[in-house]
Amino acid sequence: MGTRERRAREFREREAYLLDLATELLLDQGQDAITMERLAARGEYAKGTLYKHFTCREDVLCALACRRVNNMAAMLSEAIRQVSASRDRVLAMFVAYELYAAQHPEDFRLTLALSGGSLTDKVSADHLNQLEGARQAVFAISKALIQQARDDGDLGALPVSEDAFTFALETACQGSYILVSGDPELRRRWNLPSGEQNMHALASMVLDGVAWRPLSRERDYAALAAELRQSLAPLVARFSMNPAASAAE
Amino acid sequence: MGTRERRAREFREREAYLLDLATELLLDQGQDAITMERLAARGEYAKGTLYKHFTCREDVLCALACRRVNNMAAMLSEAIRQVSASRDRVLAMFVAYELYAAQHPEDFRLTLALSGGSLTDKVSADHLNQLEGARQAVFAISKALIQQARDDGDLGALPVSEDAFTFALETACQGSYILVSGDPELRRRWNLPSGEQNMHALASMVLDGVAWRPLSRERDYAALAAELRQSLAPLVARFSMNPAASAAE
DNA sequence: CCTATACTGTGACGCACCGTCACAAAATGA
DNA sequence: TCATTTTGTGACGGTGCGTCACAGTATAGG
Repeated sequence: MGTRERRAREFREREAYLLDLATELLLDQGQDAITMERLAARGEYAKGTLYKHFTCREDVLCALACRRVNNMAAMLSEAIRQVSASRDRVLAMFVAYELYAAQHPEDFRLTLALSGGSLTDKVSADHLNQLEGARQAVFAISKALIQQARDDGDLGALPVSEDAFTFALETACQGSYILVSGDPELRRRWNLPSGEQNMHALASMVLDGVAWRPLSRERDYAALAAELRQSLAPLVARFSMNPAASAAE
Repeated sequence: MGTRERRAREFREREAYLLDLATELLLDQGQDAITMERLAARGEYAKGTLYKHFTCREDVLCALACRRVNNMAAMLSEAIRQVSASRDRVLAMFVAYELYAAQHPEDFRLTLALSGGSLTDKVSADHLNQLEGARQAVFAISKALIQQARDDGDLGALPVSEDAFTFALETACQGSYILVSGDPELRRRWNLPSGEQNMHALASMVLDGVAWRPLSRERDYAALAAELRQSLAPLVARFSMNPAASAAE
């Protein structure tokens, strides 16, 4: 009989259940509320059982972050499909980021918390790899866009390697949202008009800088951004609803 | 008799002493080692006394971060004085950032930890304001450079407000270093050549994008960056030596 | 159906840390 | 000298982590 398989399945299901619980706590009271103690108290399993799944508290956060990042990657993949030109897609990505960041500051703060301490020590290799994979998935989206741009002839030679460009673009973008999510005051103190219109403005500058066509003087990206903000809203909302998705199967 | 003044002075000195202690712990064993317990055990004062100075653990980190950020701001101010053209100075700033980030990942991780949870709740208003001031000092450097560029005629109209540009430039830069400091693996995984040459390459793209003269095709910024890396090294090293400075008087 | 064996789940335990508070010690100045 | 104010203390109640010896339960062989 398939005892082994059933057991393995049950194990995965329980892990998913525990992560659902953690998600609840995250949305409810912030990441500090995600504690082994509470997870055991609120859930159907005792502390000892939790440690069958996770090596430590950070491991829970890691697994949770993995889900969230996968969710975001999936959202971004869909978002860029709303338009077709390579540079339009970059803008779509940025706008989607903006909307998502506005709705899920906790996600960015979670990433942030995990970047802080060196995880490698305590976290299970498995969860760490999964998180790594999820992060790569996000980077991969940028990379694919750059390649599309090259294929479509929208982008000539870059002053740096393609990887370096991908890396720089992504870290700058993520980093900014992390900072802004971490300190909501930042935006206000710099009296930024309507908040959302800044990161993609910076992106426009970069893209103009590397001559990613059509340049911003050849096309009204501000208008496109406004449109995208409208059209992407439901998509982002959809990916907000089921935080439990992805990373499951 | 000047009892009041003496008391006030002693109070400040004790706070400085405690922060020195915390710095030691930070450099020794990382920020997680900074704990009220240890501070009391290693230092000359009991826990109760610590709470006369700091409202909570985060408050200590906050005060510590304030010092470090002030230190970095001072370093950056000197760094940009090594050259005189506005765009050269931006490059100097980026290179100085890079060198500093390489030598003080803990500083960035500290910032990161503080950005995570909302501090406003527990931290003393005093320390929070000081940290705020320190952060503004860093932003102010960028802002001054932009103004210099405008005055010198190196920079025309921007597609966004000056503040927004300052903000975007700084957050992108800081955010990237934060990410990279947080996860040293990132760089390796993206096999970035010699690591340091990437952020300022991105910056070059942005600056070209907004037509900050001289453009990168009119001047060899890679060579300048290499030079600056040499000439700024001792400066950065100097600011590394006395982590106890600034924020004192 | 029964029992030996493996696997699953538990929560009490030791430890580290937080932040508080009633009190001890010391400094002040009348 | 001594009353009063200021400064400093560490024991205490809590919360949370991660462990481990053990109780409970399923599985498979006889």
